[in-house]
Amino acid sequence: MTKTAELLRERGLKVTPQRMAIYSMLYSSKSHPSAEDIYKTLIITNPTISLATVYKTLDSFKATGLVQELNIENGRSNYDANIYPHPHILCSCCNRIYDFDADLDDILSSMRREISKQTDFIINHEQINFYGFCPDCRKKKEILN
Amino acid sequence: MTKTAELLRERGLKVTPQRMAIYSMLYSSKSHPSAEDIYKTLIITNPTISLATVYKTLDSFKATGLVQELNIENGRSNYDANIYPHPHILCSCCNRIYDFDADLDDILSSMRREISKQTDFIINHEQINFYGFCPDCRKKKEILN
DNA sequence: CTCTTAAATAATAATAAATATTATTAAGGA
DNA sequence: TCCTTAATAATATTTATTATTATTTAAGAG
Repeated sequence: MTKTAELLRERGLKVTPQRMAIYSMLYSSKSHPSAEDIYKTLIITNPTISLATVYKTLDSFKATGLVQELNIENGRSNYDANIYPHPHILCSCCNRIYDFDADLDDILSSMRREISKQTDFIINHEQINFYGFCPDCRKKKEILN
Repeated sequence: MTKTAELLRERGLKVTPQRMAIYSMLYSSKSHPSAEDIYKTLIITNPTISLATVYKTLDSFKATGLVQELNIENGRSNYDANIYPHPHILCSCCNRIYDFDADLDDILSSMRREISKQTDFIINHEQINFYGFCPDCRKKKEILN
């Protein structure tokens, strides 16, 4: 049994070709695709897959902790098979979303602690998003000037 | 001339009753309302205001830096007349959005610096959102058990 | 291996948030 | 006060997501 199938089974999810395809794509992707992105990619290899299935599958993955839903772009969700909480950076020009390596774990956990103390919230998770212009887009802009 | 009217004029925006009402409401609010929230509140006192106007107005406020658009809840935007970048915390139960007082400016600016160095992005702004359960909702849940 | 059944899927319709269009209205300078 | 241009209200449209339903399929039982 493949690793993906095993993962699904561990969470009590039936193993279907659609779920395998969606999880594999997400797992191997660095681009934090939206449901639409996933659908458009998979429709090529799985011509009968439906967008509703992509949404439902992402919901069940989310519910069982296989993926996290990101709140980076407004009006749509992006998905990440890296469930470890980590910050993102989005280019306001090309809209690409990147991870980065800076280790902010200590900072974030101390922020959590401090905020929790102050607000008396029990914090589940966070979304830390930076927005700016990526090197590529800056270069392009330079050329145009 | 009122302070709000002056603010609008400073940004080159015509002063209209709708804009005055929207800005005043946002400015005096701590709840980070959505466009819909704003519309529902203002329709009571301004019976002819339209939702499209609320959206257009928020866009022009955003474009001129009078308000910031927040990415906290998925599927909708929230607005804040406090344009200074600051983190938020949302209760996953009642969906209320709070500010808090912890001074994270130093942490955030060092994060920016570090991330900018590492990714070569020019960072404009960030959205720092924490999610969890507020004291009120925890208390309610306790009572139910 | 086949049968059974509950769950998953595809197709479609419906909803919600936001944007676009357009005719009308009003702000604010001449 | 009048004129021009931008803002507004009403409406239609688009986009993202969720709901509905009939059909199909995974996978456990026999």
